[in-house]
Amino acid sequence: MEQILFDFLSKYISLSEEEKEAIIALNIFRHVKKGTILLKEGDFSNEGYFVLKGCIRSYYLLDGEEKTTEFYTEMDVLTPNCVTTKEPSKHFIAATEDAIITVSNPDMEMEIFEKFPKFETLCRVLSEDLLTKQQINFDEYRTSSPEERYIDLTKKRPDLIQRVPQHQLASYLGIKPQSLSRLKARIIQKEKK
Amino acid sequence: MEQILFDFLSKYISLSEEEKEAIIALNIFRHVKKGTILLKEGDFSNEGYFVLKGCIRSYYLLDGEEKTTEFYTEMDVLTPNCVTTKEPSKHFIAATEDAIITVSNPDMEMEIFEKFPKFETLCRVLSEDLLTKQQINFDEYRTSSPEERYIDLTKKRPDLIQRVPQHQLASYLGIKPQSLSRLKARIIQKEKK
DNA sequence: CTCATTTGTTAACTTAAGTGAACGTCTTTT
DNA sequence: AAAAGACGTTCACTTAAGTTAACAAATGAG
Repeated sequence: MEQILFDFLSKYISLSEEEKEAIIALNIFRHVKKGTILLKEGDFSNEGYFVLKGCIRSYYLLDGEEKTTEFYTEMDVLTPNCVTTKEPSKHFIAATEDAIITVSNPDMEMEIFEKFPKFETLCRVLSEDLLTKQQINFDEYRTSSPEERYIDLTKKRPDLIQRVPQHQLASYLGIKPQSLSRLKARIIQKEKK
Repeated sequence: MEQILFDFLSKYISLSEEEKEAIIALNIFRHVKKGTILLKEGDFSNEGYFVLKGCIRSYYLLDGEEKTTEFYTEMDVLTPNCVTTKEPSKHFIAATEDAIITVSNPDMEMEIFEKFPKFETLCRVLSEDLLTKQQINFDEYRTSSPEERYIDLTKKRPDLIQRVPQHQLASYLGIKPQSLSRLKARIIQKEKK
């Protein structure tokens, strides 16, 4: 289980045995059941997550409707906005599947940064990387239609379309479930021609 | 001029005179004329920018159409995606107004990080902050209509609506210039009632 | 100063997403 | 096993953005 985390970290820095043990000593691994809510609107939290297995979803509740903004799956990092803003959370985070995750917080980071300064470099680089990925994602969202976004998703994250309920997928694409059904029918029609 | 930069940095860390001088010694300040293109599609670049004065725009060219994704104004930081991805740029960056900016690159960062390690902490925190802001921005974009986004903009960045050409603003809101005109007319109608 | 270009607006028509309802399927509850 | 609820799809109708075109105003170049 730890190996998944170390594989991920090795993309950024190489770790000594001592460092790996320091990470394991933090005791950050958790199993969460499908449906578990990790963060509610209004909560103060300083927990960050890393998904080893399963799927975690972030969503807003607006006028009684869920608006899904992201699905986090294997090897994804998730720091809820409220951790950085230090304000009550505006969104929810919940497991859409049974999952294995790590849970960390800024205090633990501080502790590790002091012992092993290169972890701060890791976090800086990781954060810059995430910012760029997020930027590219946003740009793609802006410059494409729901239909294009759906087709894109079938290419980039085909697993998501299978493992996630369609109404959550629709709201992730920025449309209603009915529109997603229609859009899929339209694509099939086009393929037939 | 330097003072604007130091005011910005002081939100994150306090700087000694020595550190301030080290920054000034880097000679990073640049004046750019309206219309100057700082980055073209296909370019490799490792320059990051900080806007002291004026307005810088990031856009894509798709089917001969400009799709504006962001306006960077006073106190905004901009690291083009290609700096992180190390791939040719997919977008353009240009000055929509005469501007004063700083220009930096990863080598300069490295140099500063080695002399003053707390700059790396600054960059980590700044990057985490930017990621969260970007996240919130994206979430707001996803969960609102063009009309809501326009009204939001009048509240959060009223200057933009004045200082930026309407067709660039339209594409920033994800619509065509004609739709922006119509939308504005619609809002005025609603206000009359 | 004048002509050409860019920019912003308005209008008529097209296209695609939103809405509300109906229906079948599947899951959960009792 | 039966009832209730959640889910996904289809349909008819509404709404808002896209498209094409026309035109006026502002900007720029010669």
